[in-house]
Amino acid sequence: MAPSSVAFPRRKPTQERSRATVDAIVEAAARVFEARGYAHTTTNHIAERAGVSIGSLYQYFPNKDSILVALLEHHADDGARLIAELAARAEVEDWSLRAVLEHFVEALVEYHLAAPRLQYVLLNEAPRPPAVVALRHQLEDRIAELVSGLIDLKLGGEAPRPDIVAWLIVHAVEGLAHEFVVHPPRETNRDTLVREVVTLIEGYLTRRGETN
Amino acid sequence: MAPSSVAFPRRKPTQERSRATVDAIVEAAARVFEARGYAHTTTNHIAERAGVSIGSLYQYFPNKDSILVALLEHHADDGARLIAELAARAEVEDWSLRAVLEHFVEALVEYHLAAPRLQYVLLNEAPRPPAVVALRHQLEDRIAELVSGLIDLKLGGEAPRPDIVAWLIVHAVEGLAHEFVVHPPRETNRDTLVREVVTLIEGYLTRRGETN
Amino acid sequence: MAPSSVAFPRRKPTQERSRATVDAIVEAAARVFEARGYAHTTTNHIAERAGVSIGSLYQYFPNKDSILVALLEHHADDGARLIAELAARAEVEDWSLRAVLEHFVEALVEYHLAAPRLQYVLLNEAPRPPAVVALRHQLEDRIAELVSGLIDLKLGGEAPRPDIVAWLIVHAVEGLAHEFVVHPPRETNRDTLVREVVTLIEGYLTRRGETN
Amino acid sequence: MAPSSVAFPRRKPTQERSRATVDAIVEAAARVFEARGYAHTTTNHIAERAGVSIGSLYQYFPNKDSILVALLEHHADDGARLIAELAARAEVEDWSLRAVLEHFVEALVEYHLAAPRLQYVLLNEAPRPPAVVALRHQLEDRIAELVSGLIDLKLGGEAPRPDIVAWLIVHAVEGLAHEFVVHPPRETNRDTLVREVVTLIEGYLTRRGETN
DNA sequence: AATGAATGAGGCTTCATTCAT
DNA sequence: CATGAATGAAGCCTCATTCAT
Repeated sequence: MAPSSVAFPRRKPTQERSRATVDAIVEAAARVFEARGYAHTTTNHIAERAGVSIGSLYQYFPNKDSILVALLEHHADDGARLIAELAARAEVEDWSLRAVLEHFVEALVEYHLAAPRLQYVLLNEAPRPPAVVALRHQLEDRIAELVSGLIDLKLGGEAPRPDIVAWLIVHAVEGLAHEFVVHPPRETNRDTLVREVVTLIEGYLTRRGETN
Repeated sequence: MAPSSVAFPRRKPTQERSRATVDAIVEAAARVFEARGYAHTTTNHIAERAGVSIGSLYQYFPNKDSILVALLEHHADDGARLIAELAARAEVEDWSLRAVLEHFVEALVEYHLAAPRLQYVLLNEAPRPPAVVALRHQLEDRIAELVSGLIDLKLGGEAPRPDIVAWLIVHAVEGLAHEFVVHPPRETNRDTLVREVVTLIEGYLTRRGETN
Repeated sequence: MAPSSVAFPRRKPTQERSRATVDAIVEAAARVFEARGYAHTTTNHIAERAGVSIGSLYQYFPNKDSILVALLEHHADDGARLIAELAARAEVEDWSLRAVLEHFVEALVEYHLAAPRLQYVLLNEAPRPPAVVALRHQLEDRIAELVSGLIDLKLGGEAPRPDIVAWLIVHAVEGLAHEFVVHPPRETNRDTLVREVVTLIEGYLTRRGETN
Repeated sequence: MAPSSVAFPRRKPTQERSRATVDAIVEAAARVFEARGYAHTTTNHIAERAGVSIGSLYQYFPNKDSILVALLEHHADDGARLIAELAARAEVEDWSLRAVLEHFVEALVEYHLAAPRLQYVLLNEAPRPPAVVALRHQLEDRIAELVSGLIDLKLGGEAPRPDIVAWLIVHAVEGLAHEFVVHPPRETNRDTLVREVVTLIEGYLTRRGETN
């Protein structure tokens, strides 16, 4: 069956030039979404910014949403790669639990700070066609899985329901990082935030290790 | 904050009927947003659902955003009232820390579960004119303040930076409650969630009480 | 179930002004289709010609096709009424077979000559969404039925398969009248055409009355 | 008629491969028109179906209309050849009037049944640039002439205005055959149709032979 | 000659908002 | 004050055609 019309480019970019065009469009979309917000971005804005005709845009993307999806895919890949690298290094270099948490939290905060306005737009303003929702959940699940692995590594298998633990950690950290970027509490810098969040998670893991 | 032209109805509804109309419109907006999503809701939909002509709608609301603002105000009031009542009961009945946390987390989860789709729409799809942003931050600050008070009550004044602690707690819980409603982890019911989140916060508070 | 979105106006015109607008749009459509052909007529052309905003047009017609359908309905009604009146007079005034045929053929030629260019556009250029096809067949069936009645009246019930006979007559005459308007043979005026067509049909009916 | 820029390919296909390409395009056009209707057929569809790049298509056809014209020319040639063969056989084998009519009607019905959907599209949906109109009239005139010759052969020269008679016959039969394909009357098969139409024409010719 | 990426005018349609009744 | 018909700017998208490679 044909792929969902929303999520996939119309034709596979086989040629060099095609790929350049697609990339230019996605890149332009990121910038324009960031500058104007999703609702006030038109496909013509994007095409113009990409230095491409509107026709070319629609040669590769069947509609506005699909551009968003492509952009989110890029971002999701970035995020997943970030965590995967972290997990790899943690294993190789045998980090302590605290070190793992510090790096993890720092990475997520970094990730959100990198393009706060874009994050904001993607997470808060963009519409949520099924493809987008699925994508986001996929990313979250990927990350949760990695985190689950990390925990296992550190706490051994004794903790019950590591999936829930991972879920809690991932979303608590995600939510806090995002909120910090969007509306930070007064007189709180980034390092303070990271320290507090690490404390939060560490405390949780310790408790879980003991009690349950 | 100065009343922007966006946030306030054109004329004060002094008469009985006027208030009823305004309420009907806000109520209708909630239902239609919930059913169709923000982007696909038109002012005519809202008017129709409210059983009011589009002309009447614009008698009371200068534009579409102002309806959203009014609706958010309703919600914000609900949320703040919820927490305020909790705080009052906690003080009067002298709850334990664990009890306070349990009630607090439960209340927030409840709040999000009450109208998940609407929450979702309001939090994620709706545009963010300044008035809306301000409103949201106001609510969060109000809640954080209440929580700050609760903590103070339980841990005494020894904990440094209670504002940050409160901020962390509020947004961690908010984020987790919201995420739970939107995309819960497999095989996890509500009670499990509440228990885990309480553990998370409790662990954090304990640590903070000790270390810092 | 909701009526086909193509064939029906969006909202029932309850008010005076509404009906006037709808009529103006249909009337304008007839004129613009006639002047520019279907493919080169835009909805904006129609609205402009009707002295109405494009928004008003879409208040009453969900899309371009639906305007065509409305126009065809008008025409179909005109055609059916024409034949019905003829049938009534034929019965009351007890016309001869030849007289019936003459009037019938004349009426159809008249009908096609009235707005030849429009006929042309409607019959030949317009797209054929199911609604249009159904409409046309309906009209043809209505007319065939009336003709069937007329024949019965004149030839008595002896002719077998009066339905086929009526079908043949209606479409032969229709086709000839239409072709005559679009591309008449050299040096042939309208009276000649009518006389010949009547002869054609008369000969057929006579034969059928005898043989079959 | 002067060769309009619309009706002729840009360059004469002198080479083998060129002719093959042109044929493939025309053939593809027939199939795609049939499958999607004229309005929904794009030049890219045609090129793709022909297994040719869009650039190549425009190498041989200056615009979309010219493809339609080429296709109609093919069809017209087929139709004319059909009738010409019939006329030749009729003369050589000295058919009776009834036999001539039977073959003639049958051939036309056959012609329409062969590719009803394509007929439909070409006759009803396609635009009518002057070149197309001229082409169609040419074909009709060619056929009418042939029929005129046939009649002459059978009735002798006594009938006045044989041109009108031929015109009437051709278009009555054409119209009925087309209508039969598009929307046949209930419970009527092809043989019945042919018999009836022959009766119709025969009756007409007989009458005309007598009276006028 | 062939390819297919690129072009962009222009069509259809939506919907927040106004205003005559 | 209520009504709902009317407005029109502006957005999304198509597709015949061009042109660099």
